[in-house]
Amino acid sequence: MPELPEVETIRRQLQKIIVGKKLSGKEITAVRRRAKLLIIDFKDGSSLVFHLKMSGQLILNGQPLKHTRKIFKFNDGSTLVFNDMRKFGWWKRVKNSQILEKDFGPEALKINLISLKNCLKSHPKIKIKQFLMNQHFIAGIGNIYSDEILFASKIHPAKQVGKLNDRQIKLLHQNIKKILEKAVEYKGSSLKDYFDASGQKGDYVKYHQVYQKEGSKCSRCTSKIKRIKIGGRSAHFCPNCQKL
DNA sequence: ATTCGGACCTGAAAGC
DNA sequence: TGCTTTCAGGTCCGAA
Repeated sequence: MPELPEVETIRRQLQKIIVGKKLSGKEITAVRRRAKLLIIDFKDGSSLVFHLKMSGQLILNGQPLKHTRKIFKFNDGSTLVFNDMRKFGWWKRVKNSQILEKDFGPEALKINLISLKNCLKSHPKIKIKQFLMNQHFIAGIGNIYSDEILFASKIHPAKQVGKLNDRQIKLLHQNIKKILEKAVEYKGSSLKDYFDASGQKGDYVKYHQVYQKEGSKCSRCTSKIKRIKIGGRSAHFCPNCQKL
């Protein structure tokens, strides 16, 4: 479920509340995010790492529900409740969170134009949507935001990376930042299962231009939004604004 | 090397 | 009204 904006929203909320508390005797020093991972750091250098996958939730002092998988208890009696209907999500303790670095490319909000260009150049055949969703190339983008970023950039999701021109790459780079930052500002997108750490929904859905809007009118022209399959995932786009 | 489908799970919504 | 199919914010694995 959650992509960068949703995990980042949870991170910011947890950071404010749980730093300084203790979990199984160990003091929490920071709450970080890497790609779609949420990482709770302890004073002894170890970390507790979460991946929420499709339906995971982390809710502060949440009520235990049918799909609650784990309740973490802090020393002051407050709790962090992990719910996950589909059971894809996971958590684990690691001695050193550095080991996670090998799995991910640059953070989507931090990548610079040059390294984006170089990375695109080294995978010319892949379709741009799949490129954006590949965490090894660029970290944090999933199915919602890849569609929204490509719509904003007027690039067809099935466009081969090697066929993008400099102007398109520059636009893409700008829109990755722009869309993700705005989505963080609105606390992410709640479609079904996503709630933030305070149990609230994210408001960014109302700014979606294409994601899950098949059949509705494009906001820039008169065409209807189409949905196709790319790499097993739904891709939503405007066939008029985003041509191959 | 890439690409594809399927696997992991549960449940809601749509289709017939 | 039911029964069946499709779909879902992710990622991993093995077979073409």
